[in-house]
Amino acid sequence: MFRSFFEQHYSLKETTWQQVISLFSPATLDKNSFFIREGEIARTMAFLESGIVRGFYRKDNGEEYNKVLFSAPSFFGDYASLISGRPALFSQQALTDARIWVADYRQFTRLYDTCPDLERFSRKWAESIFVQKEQREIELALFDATHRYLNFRKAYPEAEQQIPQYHIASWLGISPTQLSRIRRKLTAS
Amino acid sequence: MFRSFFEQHYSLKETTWQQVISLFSPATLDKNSFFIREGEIARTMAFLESGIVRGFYRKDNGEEYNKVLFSAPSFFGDYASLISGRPALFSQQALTDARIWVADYRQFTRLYDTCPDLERFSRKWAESIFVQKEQREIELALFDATHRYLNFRKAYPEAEQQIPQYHIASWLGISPTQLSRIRRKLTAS
DNA sequence: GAAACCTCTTGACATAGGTAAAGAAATCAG
DNA sequence: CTGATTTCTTTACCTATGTCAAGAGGTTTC
Repeated sequence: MFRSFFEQHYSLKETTWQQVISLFSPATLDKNSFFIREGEIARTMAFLESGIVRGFYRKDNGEEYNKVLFSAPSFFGDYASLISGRPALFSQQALTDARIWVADYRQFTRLYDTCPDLERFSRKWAESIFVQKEQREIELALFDATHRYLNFRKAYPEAEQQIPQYHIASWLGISPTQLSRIRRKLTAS
Repeated sequence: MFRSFFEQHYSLKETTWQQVISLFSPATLDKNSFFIREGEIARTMAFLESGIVRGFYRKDNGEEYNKVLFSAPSFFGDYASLISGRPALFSQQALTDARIWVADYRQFTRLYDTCPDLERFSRKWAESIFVQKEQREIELALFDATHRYLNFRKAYPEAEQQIPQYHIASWLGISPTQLSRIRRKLTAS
């Protein structure tokens, strides 16, 4: 199962793992269905076993910005809402049919008191998603859209075939028009 | 001292706090001096008691991008390098004379084994800096430069007087020229 | 106080990227 | 298979912002 992925930053004791895994139950997310909608308070964390999920923000004018793409295998969920207990600023939606594992976040955090290794795990986990965010920040700040698109193709080689280009464009922070222009230039050369 | 700031996310036991505080020693950072330089491996974390520190990245062409501004009171240090043990991608430099408190990060993390409350503290801390990063990400993605500048003035009301505009422009992700144009438009209206 | 330096503003010009609209191509539903 | 829908490309035009260079104020230094 997803144990090796789960423990990539820190290995849990067997007894802790058993308790953790018992919190997760399998589920499916049909294409276009939502895992969480903006305004809801996140209660569950999830593991994406197959498929692609986007996290997006809807601007005042109705336009959407794809803040994050999750491509299996990956954890997902609105961490900010889980952590803070405040309503989600983002929605998360499946872009393909997806198989997932879902767990209640409160039940998970309740284990911290009896399983210090799980708290350590979560510290390392939080540290690592912070570092990831920092890397995305650098990308957006320092590279132009062409460069980001090439990076995207390396990072998500399969995703490009599976989701519409306008979602990719949105994640890159550009319009579909501009992505099309970039693609034309790249194939021309 | 900085206890109330330190404990804003989670309160430590008295004995833990005593051990933590004993790791910190006072120091000063003169204007323009570096706390850490790109390429070094970060060993220390710090608390900024007064002054302003920037974290910046130097591009291939020598240009600099101010990734983060720390304005007292604030913790700072290259978390990514501390966490990963890898060389820093960024430098951190005082933009004004600064008073700081410095602690060895390894000594700090060594306390986790005997002080589970400190590990919890650090989990919450890591979670909160993740959420902060997410907010900065939203700002850069969704707001235009004028809007970001206005937010900056709210968030760092004193900083604007103390540091050159080109540092602010860099943090906003625009050129000094463009910031100047934005300022002109704002005063005109 | 003059020279040197630093910072900010301004103007001229170039470019990446936005918007809107139309048509082409691909995909889906019956 | 056919019509409807979705997605992608292209064109035309516009705007925010970049680069470069010049100049105006300030500050610092000797």
